[in-house]
Amino acid sequence: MKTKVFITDDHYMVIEGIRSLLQNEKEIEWMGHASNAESCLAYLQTHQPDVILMDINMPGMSGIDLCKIVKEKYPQVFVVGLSTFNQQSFIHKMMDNGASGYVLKNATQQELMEAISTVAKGKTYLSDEAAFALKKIETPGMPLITRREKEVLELIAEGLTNIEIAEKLFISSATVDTHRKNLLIKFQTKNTASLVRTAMQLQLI
Amino acid sequence: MKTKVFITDDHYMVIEGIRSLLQNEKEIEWMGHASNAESCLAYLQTHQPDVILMDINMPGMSGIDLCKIVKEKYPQVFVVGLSTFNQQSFIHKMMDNGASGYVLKNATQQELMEAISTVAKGKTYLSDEAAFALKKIETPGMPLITRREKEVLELIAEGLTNIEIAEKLFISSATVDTHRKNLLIKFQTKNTASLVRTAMQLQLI
DNA sequence: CCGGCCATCCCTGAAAAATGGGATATTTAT
DNA sequence: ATAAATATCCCATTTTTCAGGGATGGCCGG
Repeated sequence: MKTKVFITDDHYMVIEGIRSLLQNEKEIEWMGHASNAESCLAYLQTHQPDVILMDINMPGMSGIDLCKIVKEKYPQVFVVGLSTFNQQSFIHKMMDNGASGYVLKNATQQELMEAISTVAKGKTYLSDEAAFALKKIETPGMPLITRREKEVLELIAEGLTNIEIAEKLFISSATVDTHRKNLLIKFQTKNTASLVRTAMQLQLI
Repeated sequence: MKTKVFITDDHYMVIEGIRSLLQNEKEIEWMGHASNAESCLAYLQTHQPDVILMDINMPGMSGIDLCKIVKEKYPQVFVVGLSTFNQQSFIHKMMDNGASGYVLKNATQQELMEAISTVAKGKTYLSDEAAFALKKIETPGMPLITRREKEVLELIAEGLTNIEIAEKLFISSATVDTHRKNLLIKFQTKNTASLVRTAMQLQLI
């Protein structure tokens, strides 16, 4: 029984790399790829892979959100998160959203195969680095911000005023103001400048 | 005459992807890879590729610094920068340090081949996205800021107000305000939030 | 020596953000 | 089911920023 594998990643070279790593594996059936969250969801309406390898950082909807949706709609599909070295901070979010495993993009073929076969059995696979990062992070540095707050944060960083943000998100500027206040509190910053700086340092933007 | 290609990237999957993309190309001789700057330099002591595909973001020495060293020691080697979508701000630094080309990691095989063959002839190749980003940055952007302006910029990013900055630098807050205004003009940003974001993206902070 | 750049200082008025309250519906989690 | 979290809205005051001006002395390179 082959394991049906699908991949969602916005980097063509990574897709190609994984395909190359898996193409000679007898236990793997390569189903194809999507380069963004929307394509992935569209694909899932008509196909059912066993395992999805999913990049965390994609333009548009992130892998973290995509993972959540996928697990809600298709709980039988196992998700393996993929990320680069300096995005380890998102590992726990990915796992919270139902991912079954996590490998870094510099994983070897052995690691990748082990991850796929492990999660295909319904178990959890974490690469050594990922497991390490999971332990290390979770410290107080990284504030837990809500989806909405993140949207607001990004628009603030783009230089929009509260009113412009309000128009963009179809909410009142007073609401934007509240989100902004909460962001300042959560990041323990005293104004917009340090808020943006801190958020960027934590790679949240 | 085959083009000898070497790659330096810390992501095994990207290496594998590129290898897969190039393996059937008759004009390409795959020399191997390094996963960090040090290995790359060690390799170059005994081998001479025509083209090095080089990731920008690597643990330890960055591709930007590596590029500089490589071009100083081996000016006949052509370097092609590789990066993801959200690192476009480093393109110009890479080009300043002697890179001959730049492609994003979601490039197609055609783009990659075109890049390699173009730079192997000593010409410059920029992917459309890279060229676009470069124009955007070089023309109005990458502001030349003075020492004092940079000091002020850093303190702004730390969240200090004009008055606090003034006290710290022993100048009047009106002066700080002028520096701030000039920074906004030079960065073509409309407020502090986008100023900080832009400055961080350009790694000026 | 002079012109340009830099750093410094000042003014004003409008716009926006920060601060610190309070309040309610909806979702999510336990 | 109930508590917690989230998203929403409102107000009033103070501080800060934004966007125009203009002005002075110092320093460096042509």
